[in-house]
Amino acid sequence: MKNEKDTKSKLLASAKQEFMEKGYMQASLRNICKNAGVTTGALYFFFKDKEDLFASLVEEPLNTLKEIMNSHYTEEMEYVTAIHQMKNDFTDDMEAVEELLHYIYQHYEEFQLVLTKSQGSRFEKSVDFFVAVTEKHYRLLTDKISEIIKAPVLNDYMVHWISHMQIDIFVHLLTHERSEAAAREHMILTMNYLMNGWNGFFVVPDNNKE
Amino acid sequence: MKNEKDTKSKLLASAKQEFMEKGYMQASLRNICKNAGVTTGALYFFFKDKEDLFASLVEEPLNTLKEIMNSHYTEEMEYVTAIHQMKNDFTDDMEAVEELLHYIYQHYEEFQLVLTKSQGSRFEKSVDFFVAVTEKHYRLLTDKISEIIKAPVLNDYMVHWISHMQIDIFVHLLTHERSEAAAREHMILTMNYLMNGWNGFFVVPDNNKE
Amino acid sequence: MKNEKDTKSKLLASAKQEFMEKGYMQASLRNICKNAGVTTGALYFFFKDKEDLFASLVEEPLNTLKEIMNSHYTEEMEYVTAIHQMKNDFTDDMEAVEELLHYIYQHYEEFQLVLTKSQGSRFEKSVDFFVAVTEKHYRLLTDKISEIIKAPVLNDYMVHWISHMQIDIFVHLLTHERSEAAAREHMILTMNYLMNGWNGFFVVPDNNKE
Amino acid sequence: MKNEKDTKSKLLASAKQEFMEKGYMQASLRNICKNAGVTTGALYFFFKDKEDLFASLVEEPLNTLKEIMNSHYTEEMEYVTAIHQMKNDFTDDMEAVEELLHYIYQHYEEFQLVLTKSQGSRFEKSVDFFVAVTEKHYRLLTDKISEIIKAPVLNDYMVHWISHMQIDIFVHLLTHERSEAAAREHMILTMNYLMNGWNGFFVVPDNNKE
DNA sequence: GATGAATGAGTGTTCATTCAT
DNA sequence: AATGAATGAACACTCATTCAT
Repeated sequence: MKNEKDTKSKLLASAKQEFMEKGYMQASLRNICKNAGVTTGALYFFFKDKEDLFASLVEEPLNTLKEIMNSHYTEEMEYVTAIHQMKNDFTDDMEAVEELLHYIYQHYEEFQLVLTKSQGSRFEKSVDFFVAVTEKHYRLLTDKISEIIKAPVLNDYMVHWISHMQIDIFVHLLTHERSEAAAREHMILTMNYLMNGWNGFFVVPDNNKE
Repeated sequence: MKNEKDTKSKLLASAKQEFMEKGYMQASLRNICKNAGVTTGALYFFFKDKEDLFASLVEEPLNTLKEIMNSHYTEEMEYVTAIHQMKNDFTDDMEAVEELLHYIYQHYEEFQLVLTKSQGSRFEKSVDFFVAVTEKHYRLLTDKISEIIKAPVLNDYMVHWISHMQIDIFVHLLTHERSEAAAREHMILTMNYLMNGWNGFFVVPDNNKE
Repeated sequence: MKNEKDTKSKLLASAKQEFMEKGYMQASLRNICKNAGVTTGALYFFFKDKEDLFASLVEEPLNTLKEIMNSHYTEEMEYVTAIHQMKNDFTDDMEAVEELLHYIYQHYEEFQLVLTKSQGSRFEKSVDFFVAVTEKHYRLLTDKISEIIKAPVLNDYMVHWISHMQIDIFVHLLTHERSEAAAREHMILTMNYLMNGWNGFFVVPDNNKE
Repeated sequence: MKNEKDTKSKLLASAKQEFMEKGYMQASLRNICKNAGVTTGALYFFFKDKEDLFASLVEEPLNTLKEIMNSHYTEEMEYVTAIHQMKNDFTDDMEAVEELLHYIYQHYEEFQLVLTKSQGSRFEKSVDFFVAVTEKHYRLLTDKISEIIKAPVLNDYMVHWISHMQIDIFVHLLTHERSEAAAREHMILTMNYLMNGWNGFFVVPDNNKE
């Protein structure tokens, strides 16, 4: 009974290391088993195939993150719709972002796997998924705002790109900064930077011509 | 004689397609040859090995791009150093960026290969290379500007991230927009967006409080 | 369970045959597997690579032979040093040589492999190794004898050549005489022959001028 | 016309080097051509195939050596038959051997090729051939001598081994001593050594007890 | 005389996966 | 629950050789 968990978790640990080092495609099941001190057959007792092994590492945190993100976006849309007014207090936003960041950093390696080492598996489009979700949100949001301020909307590409950038910030931190505290500070600065860009699109048109 | 160019270019075309579809690592030389209607030996008459085949597709445009970028950065630094004043006319910048964009779009597929399909080859760090060059440039530039306006500099992470963003814009266009004309318009908007962020860091402190 | 030994020993038998026929370099693993009635993958379950397969056949007997030889030489040197006198009874020598011969003939094919079919593997210098060990021994021995009989020593080339010849006798038997009994008789004659040559060098100087 | 010879001799020189370094089997025609600065097609204009290329290097000296050896053996047999008496003057022998040695050293590399690097070609049995010729000679010679001195003959193995030894002396020199002068001195010593052994078999029974 | 192009079978090796025990 | 054995297709790459030009 203790062996059972042992073998499975030894395999998961070994797999995590191997996937981290070589990425999904280049990872060798042979190697994973060898480093776990276990035979190939054992692996196939616990996992259906290579992809299932990878999924066992990343699927749960990934789904949780999706939910966190969804609920955050839902909330924001409700807020904007309710007050029918543009936000100028971003405190809530920052809180939401920090919650995301915190969750990601609690599963640091898993998210690195899913976001940067999953090429070849069914998770290879995960970043695209998050971008797509974010894009849908921003599409709604900007339309709402445009309606409110009676100014032209961002075009589709810009909405997409801004969403991409938003997600990319997380990916970039994940690959460049191991400390959560440091990551949060970087995040604040980049968000600030992007806020300036964002605001520029809605209110600052005159700004340039000064 | 007519076969000469034929076979080699058939191989290059077939290789381009295969690398595009599967990426460097997963591409099969067998497959490339089969699709080119040629035996494996023929490939090895024209190319030293798999990497040489890939390099034959991307190396030249890549090097040219490096040169274009370098000369652009050199010019900009000379300008800023000379006038000892912050630029507020970005016309030259836009021209330079458009030159880059134009070159990239003339070798659309090659740059997609080198920037997004080169994992496993010696070109896998090409994006990082461009980011590093840009980062070095921005480091110098922001130091210069800080000195001029007597305001604090951007920290290292921000300089790195902005550089990353700058390069990522090109990579993103390359993977999302086939038309050069459309890409140019997207580019202008994104640059504008980032410019707002950038300016916010140097002069906007007062701006925000208006 | 019964298959376990079967496949591995079928592979070893098939490998022995193939290496015997074609030598290490020219031997084909595909062929070895085919003749063993097994797939290539099976071979790589039991052996790391081609060299490991070859080593599995020859390494152990080779090392044992090295030890036998070393202990024989050590003994002989101790004897000569102790009695400070030239041997004129070669009974012990013959016994030692016969022990060697016996061991070699118990692993007849393995030694043929290592001594005459190992070109291209890490065992290709095995003959040289035995010659070198023998040479070192004879160098010491002749120096000792020269000191005792106060006559000039053999020069380096002769010591090397005699050592080479000594080893070559075994190699020659191995490739020309399958029966151990016959080999022993040949060995006695050749040793006798060489003894005459050897003695000629130490005591017979006057002999020639008669 | 000068190019003609040029190309062919460049190829031969390059081939000699390659065969020397890697042996017949492992030598690469590709490589030979590349080092000669010539294409593969050119090689096949001058030489039928790999073996023909090798033969072009070694066949002539090899045949000449066979003739020299034959005529030497024929002479010796005629002498022994004529005088019906055992030789005790080996001056002629030494002269013959030195002639052989001289010829070999004038074609040093070619004989190294044929005697030690020809495995895989039709010349791989050249050493065996020389041994066989020598063996046949010694068989006749010892029979003759036995008849004269009325003592028992050497057995077949010994005749073979002595012949092998005789030839091996040349092969050994060829691989261990580049200078002809030095080789000759070594040769004299080794011949002396073997002579003692040889004489021991016919007349020395008494000799030892003097 | 010699080139440049091409063949096609061959090499050792690795892979994810399966399955009887 | 896990092992040890085995599969068979795939991999990048090398080879001696051929031949139209």
